[in-house]
Amino acid sequence: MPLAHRVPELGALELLLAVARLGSLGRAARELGISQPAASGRIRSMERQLGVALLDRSPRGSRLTEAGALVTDWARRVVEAAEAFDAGTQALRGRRDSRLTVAASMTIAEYLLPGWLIALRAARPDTAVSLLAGNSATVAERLLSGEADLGFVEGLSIPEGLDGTVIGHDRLVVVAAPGHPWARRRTPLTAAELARAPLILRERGSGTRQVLDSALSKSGGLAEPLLELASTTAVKAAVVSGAGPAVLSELAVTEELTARRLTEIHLHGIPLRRALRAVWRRSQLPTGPARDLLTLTSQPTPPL
Amino acid sequence: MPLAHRVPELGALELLLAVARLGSLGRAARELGISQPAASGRIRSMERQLGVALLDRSPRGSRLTEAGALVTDWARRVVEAAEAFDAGTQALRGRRDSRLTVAASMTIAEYLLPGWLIALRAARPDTAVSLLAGNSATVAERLLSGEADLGFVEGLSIPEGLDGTVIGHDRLVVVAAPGHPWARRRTPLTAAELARAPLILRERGSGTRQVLDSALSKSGGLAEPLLELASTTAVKAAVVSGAGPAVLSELAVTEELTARRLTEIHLHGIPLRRALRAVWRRSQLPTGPARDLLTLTSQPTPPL
DNA sequence: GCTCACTCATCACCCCAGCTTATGACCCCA
DNA sequence: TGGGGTCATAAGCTGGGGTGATGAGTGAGC
Repeated sequence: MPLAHRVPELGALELLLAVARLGSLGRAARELGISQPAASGRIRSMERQLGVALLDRSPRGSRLTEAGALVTDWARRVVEAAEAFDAGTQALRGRRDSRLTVAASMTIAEYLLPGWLIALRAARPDTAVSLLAGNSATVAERLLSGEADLGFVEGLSIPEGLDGTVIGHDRLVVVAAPGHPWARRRTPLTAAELARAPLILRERGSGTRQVLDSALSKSGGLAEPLLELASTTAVKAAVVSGAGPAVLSELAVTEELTARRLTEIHLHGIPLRRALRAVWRRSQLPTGPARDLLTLTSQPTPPL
Repeated sequence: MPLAHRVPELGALELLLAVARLGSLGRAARELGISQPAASGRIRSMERQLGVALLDRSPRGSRLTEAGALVTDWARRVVEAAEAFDAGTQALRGRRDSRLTVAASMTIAEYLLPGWLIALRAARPDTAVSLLAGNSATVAERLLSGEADLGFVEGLSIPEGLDGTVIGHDRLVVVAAPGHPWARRRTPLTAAELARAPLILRERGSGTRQVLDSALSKSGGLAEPLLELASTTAVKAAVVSGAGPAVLSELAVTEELTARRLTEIHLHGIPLRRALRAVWRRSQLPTGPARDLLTLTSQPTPPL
């Protein structure tokens, strides 16, 4: 039952990627700072565990088999998720010597920031980042008090006392379990229909709920919620299990949508978009590391 | 340097998710089939490793701290990637007793199939699936020879001798490194410009390249490639490192786009879309497990 | 043809992370 | 005031993964 018994440890996956990249067990071993026999043995036991031959070994090096290439691609995704985990937790640890302190809303901290931190590390390896996560209000506080150098928020407006720039957009999408009646509709949902429907929602005060509230105010406002849950994760789980539909950030549900655990319900007339903004203290344009991160995140984005 | 030393092992992450879900170390331990002290110790050493307190322990159970909730969300993504890895490799192992054999093109096998297999496992836990990966031609062969029960291909048409249905679409996108001149354009690229530009491409014969070729045939055809590489991964790596622009499946680059390692270059006039199709032997509509998987994958998709 | 430089595999040995069981402290409720 | 639940600590075992030394295969170069 436990996954860990059927999936090789991260170290083994990392080793596999190194072998694929470098073309030799020995070189991969050297790169990871272990001995060649250790590498050889680990790959071998991984092959036994998976029941799949991964490498074609020859006296001139090792190449991936066809199956091995596929396995390596899947392994890469695990390792990339682990890199994001690493970047995130490292920032969360909040070392005092960090050169840049970032305050971010939950959604951004959860889904976007780790990737940015990885990119930043690649561009500026010497920048240690601290992360403070909270809602828009606490992000503003942290910036105004000087605790944070740069903030990221999603929402309709820039908090008082701050300047900022739009770095992207976040679409809210209506989702339901594939078995839900809405999943079989051939016509888009109207605002009125959405307003009438009991939804699974985050508790009052969450950013997502505010946007939804204001977008539906002209259509009669939100109906009484079906369920009020404390976290995005809990909402997703409830929707997947068929409890009812919900409105969630696109960022939170892309995976569930591609895997068909959830179905997007198309919506007519109401654009549920909100801007993602980088923010800072009024008239104190970010400099140094903060500026590096800002330029990194404000690449032109799809003008959808 | 090696990632594995800074990221807890999969077993520990899995345990953390179980604790978050069940609200108690002991119950999580029971679910994973280990003793309560083992769970306690593992979480504790994970907290030491990360330098972050994850749990509020009380005599009535354990709840996540704020930081712990964020860490758990990141951990969940690692575990989900590991689940996809597991589902994929398990199908690749190709057990003889499998009730369903699927043949899929590389792109689909790599990015979509693992998720579908997870969903299928949830719906029909007793269905063991075998996977044969190849290009469109080999998928067709496997179906016609009876080796495979159901196939998935991306491309412009249905291979000879097969029936099929469109289950989704795959957009090809032009991508470049954030530092590339194209990344700073304010106007969309034209077909003629794209045709003139030397690109990093997969070798001749790949599905992506065919679609691109045919879409640009009216604009003068593809320019001489800058580089020809054997795998999507290699192309991505070359683009990220700044070697030049490329055209790749949206599926292959979403992560790089959200993390801003790559920038999408908007394109004017040419819709580089291709259908994703489920296919089977002519007039032999899928039944049994094949039908289960088919209904799962053919949920209505965004009519973009 | 020999040597060198590279590949990978095998063997013997060692160590510690993570497991177990047994126990104890704390809290709350019937 | 027991009995259910929580978590922590302690002592002891085990095995996976590590090292280092060695050997066997292959190809390039003199």
